[in-house]
Amino acid sequence: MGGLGLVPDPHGGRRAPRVRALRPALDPVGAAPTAGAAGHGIILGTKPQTPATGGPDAMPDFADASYRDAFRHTASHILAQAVKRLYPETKLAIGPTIENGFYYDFDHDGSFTPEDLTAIEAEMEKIVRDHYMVERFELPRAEARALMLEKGEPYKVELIDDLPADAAISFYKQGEFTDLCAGPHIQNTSAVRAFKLTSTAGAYWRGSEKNKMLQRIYGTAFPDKKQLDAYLAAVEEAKRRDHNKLGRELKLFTTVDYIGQGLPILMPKGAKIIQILQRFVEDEEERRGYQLTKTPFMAKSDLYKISGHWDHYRDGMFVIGDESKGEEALALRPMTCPFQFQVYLNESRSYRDLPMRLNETSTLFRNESSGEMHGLIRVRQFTISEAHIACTPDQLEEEFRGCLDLARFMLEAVGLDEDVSYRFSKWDPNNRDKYIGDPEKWDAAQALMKQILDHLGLDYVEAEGEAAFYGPKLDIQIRNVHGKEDTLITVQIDFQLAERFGMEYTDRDGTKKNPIVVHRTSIGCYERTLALLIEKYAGAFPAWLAPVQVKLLPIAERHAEYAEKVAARLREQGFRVETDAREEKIGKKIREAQLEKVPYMLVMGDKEADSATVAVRSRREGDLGTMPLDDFTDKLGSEVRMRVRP
RNA sequence: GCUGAUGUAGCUCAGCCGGCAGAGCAGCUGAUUUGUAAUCAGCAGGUCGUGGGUUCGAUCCCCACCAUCAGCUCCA
Repeated sequence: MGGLGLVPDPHGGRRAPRVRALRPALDPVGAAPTAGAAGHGIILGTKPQTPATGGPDAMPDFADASYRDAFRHTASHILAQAVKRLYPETKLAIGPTIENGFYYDFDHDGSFTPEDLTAIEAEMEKIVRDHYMVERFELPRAEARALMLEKGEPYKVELIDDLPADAAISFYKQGEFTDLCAGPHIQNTSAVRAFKLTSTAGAYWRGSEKNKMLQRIYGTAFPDKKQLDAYLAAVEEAKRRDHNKLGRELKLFTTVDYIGQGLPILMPKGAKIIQILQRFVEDEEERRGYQLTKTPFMAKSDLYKISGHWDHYRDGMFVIGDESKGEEALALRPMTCPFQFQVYLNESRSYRDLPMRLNETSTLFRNESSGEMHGLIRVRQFTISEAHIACTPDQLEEEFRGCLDLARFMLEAVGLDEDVSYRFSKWDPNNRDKYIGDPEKWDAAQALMKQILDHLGLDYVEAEGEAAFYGPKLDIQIRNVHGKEDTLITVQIDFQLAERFGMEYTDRDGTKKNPIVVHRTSIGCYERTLALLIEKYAGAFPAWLAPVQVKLLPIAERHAEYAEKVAARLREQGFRVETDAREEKIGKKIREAQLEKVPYMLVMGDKEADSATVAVRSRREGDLGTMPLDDFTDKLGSEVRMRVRP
């Protein structure tokens, strides 16, 4: 089932990085119109290059990412053109191509209703039918500005004013509609035969919450209806795999309005999976030289003042007590580091103690803003296997490598090793308030991290402004069913907190030094990992993770006793078993066990009871025939040991 | 926090222009004792998210709040 857990892109295109609002609209692509281009296969306004498809008359290849992007970029202009026709007072912002579609941001009074979208789609149909040629032209800055002022487009004027001095200022015109745009576009609106406006949303102008919120319309477009329908069907399929839906259906978790947002209840089956994962993680960490700690869930503000959380993370914390009223303030912990450092500080350390690897399965509390919560992916309380490694500079690379190796081992074990991407998260030097420490320390830590990443040969993207407040991170991200990426694992290098907490070691030469601290997680943000696993396996977990591994299905009431015996035998051997002893027909019991996604069903009637055997049914493969119970337990046992994927 | 949508039985969903709340599945009871994806019948189940307001009368209209979803911003 390739592309596990994704919205399949029907054209197998390389995925773009997660959308950043400002990205494509104004990348000046220093462009000249493709000379003599004819037909809508040609991309208009790209850097001179060999035609993607071999010649002006060749059919364009929608699988080609540059053509597809130009195609959808033109679709976004068709959208904007339709909106301007229907709502002339609307101001245009930006309208880039994104993965699987496009959007356009408008400054529009009120919002776009579903009826509005239908009307806009109808208008777009007309624009497509009218076969407008798309023309590109450039203007000097002053004229470009004048044109946009004349058209009453303040956002476009602002964009022009922010363009670098040497940028070509290009426009694209189709019919009566002209838009400031870097392109590229296809040459005729008629190619956009199949499209759909998929949703509306608010989005801040230029991605800053200080700015006005604009109305965004999302859509997607394809050369023909068949491809559009295939895409929409894939989106529907992804919804069926959504952990938030499946996880509730399978009774893994639930939420309760009057408990609050981001505070899921893990039901017995969900809790069981998390327990299995947690034991697996802790055992592996112990094998790799980590020592387990258990530290408090809250602390006085004093601790967070030392760590920097009080000044740089307070909005993210649940604080009890108000210092401004002279009360003692306590805060629930949003991270484990300042607590675990106390273990290091408990006695004086020497270089011989390093590296010191401390792990803890800790429950953390973060006061996420109210619009952020989502199923098990974004919650306010979660449990994570964190570790902090204190080491010397020469040990750092080795330790970092060890963290990455552990992360990969675990991802491979649970089956999340595909769909992984690496992000090197750096600080934003223009936003000093967010971070502790001076630029020299940041530069040093980031340079070192980059060097290590490059030594490891990782294929990563860099992200400015994504660092933790105390240091840069390597974020290991996993795509969910909807194609969105979430950080599951992070490895961070910290040059700062050891000094703040006075953590030292005596080196060989007798001098005191601060250790470097590596902060790392594993797959052990258990709620999020569970969410991703639900989506990965569509709820049908591998046997080693399945909350119920075997369902016993006695044919009739008289077989219940035999079923109980078999259940007891299986439980003795550590298997997770349920028995369906209802007075129902076997077909119904099987159907329900299948829907519960239990890996194995054991059907037992007179034949099996008489011969001490079981009729094995695999959820995936159906009836496997009758066999002695031991044969089945051998099979299941090895599947569990080997962590076989379904 | 911001924009928008949504909230009816445990679940999935009907419920017109304001006039006593409906189905299927699940549950319970009875019958059936069943051989690889749904046996039949009956019963029970709802302060229509919560709190205000308008109205003779509110699931329906208005306001606030809570929660969920799609995004934005933020983030494991």
